[in-house]
Amino acid sequence: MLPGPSTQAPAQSGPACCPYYHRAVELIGRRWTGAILEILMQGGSLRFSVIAAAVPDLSDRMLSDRLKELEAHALVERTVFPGPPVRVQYALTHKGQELAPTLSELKRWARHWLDASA
Amino acid sequence: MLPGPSTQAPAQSGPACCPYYHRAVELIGRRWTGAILEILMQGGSLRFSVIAAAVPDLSDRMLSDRLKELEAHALVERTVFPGPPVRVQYALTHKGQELAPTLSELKRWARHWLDASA
DNA sequence: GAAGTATCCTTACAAATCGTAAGTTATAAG
DNA sequence: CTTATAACTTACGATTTGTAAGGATACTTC
Repeated sequence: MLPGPSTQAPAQSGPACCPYYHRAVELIGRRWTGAILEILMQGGSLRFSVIAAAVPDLSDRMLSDRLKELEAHALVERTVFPGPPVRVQYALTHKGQELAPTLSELKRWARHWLDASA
Repeated sequence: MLPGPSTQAPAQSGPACCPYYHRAVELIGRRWTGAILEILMQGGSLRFSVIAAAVPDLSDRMLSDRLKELEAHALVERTVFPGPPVRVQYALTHKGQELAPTLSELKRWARHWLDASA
């Protein structure tokens, strides 16, 4: 018998993927979404242009798309102040704020492990 | 004076985005990567086909790409057992395992807030 | 000894997503 | 009447992803 893993088919029902977790990671993992959430965690209620300025290389189009998604999933609340120029503020809902520990943990990991590496 | 946010340009230097965190969320937020990491957190050392079976709708091509990325970033270690059929095992490195608290927090959030919603 | 099987990838091409740059709206100031 | 502003849209090319098929290899079955 050679060393190494079994050559048999894996026992029926190995590890499985939690569907709630999977939906979550695909939602907040979309491009730019993580950064936008981080910014909103810091200031209470921020204007479109403030968020755009806080995230380098984030275009208007992407910011607009991502905020729409976050609003659709009830992570962010949108308030319009009529203008013109119209001003719009975005703030995290309770649901959104509850992501703080996750973001915090990830930030800790990132600072430790991504510090001097590519 | 009308109610609402300032009409002035935002004070210079509002909130800012942590570059380490940003790199981290864009890395583990790539499509399927979060799910693959979750599976690897469960079993110690898993074969390609076992991971593929654990994540619904994940194709060979994507799994191959993502594992290559994770290996390049030193989150995952790859071991080949010559065949044929050749067998390959993937396991988290220490750096990868240190993501456990983050994933755990996110999973908690997901189960609480994504339970009965779309 | 020809054919089938198992495993881990590749390749090719269509579809979806993203990046970049320019355009839109509406009013008040000058 | 022209300009300025904030928050979006739109258009289009570039990148990423989904889908399906193919490939390499040697052991096992017929």
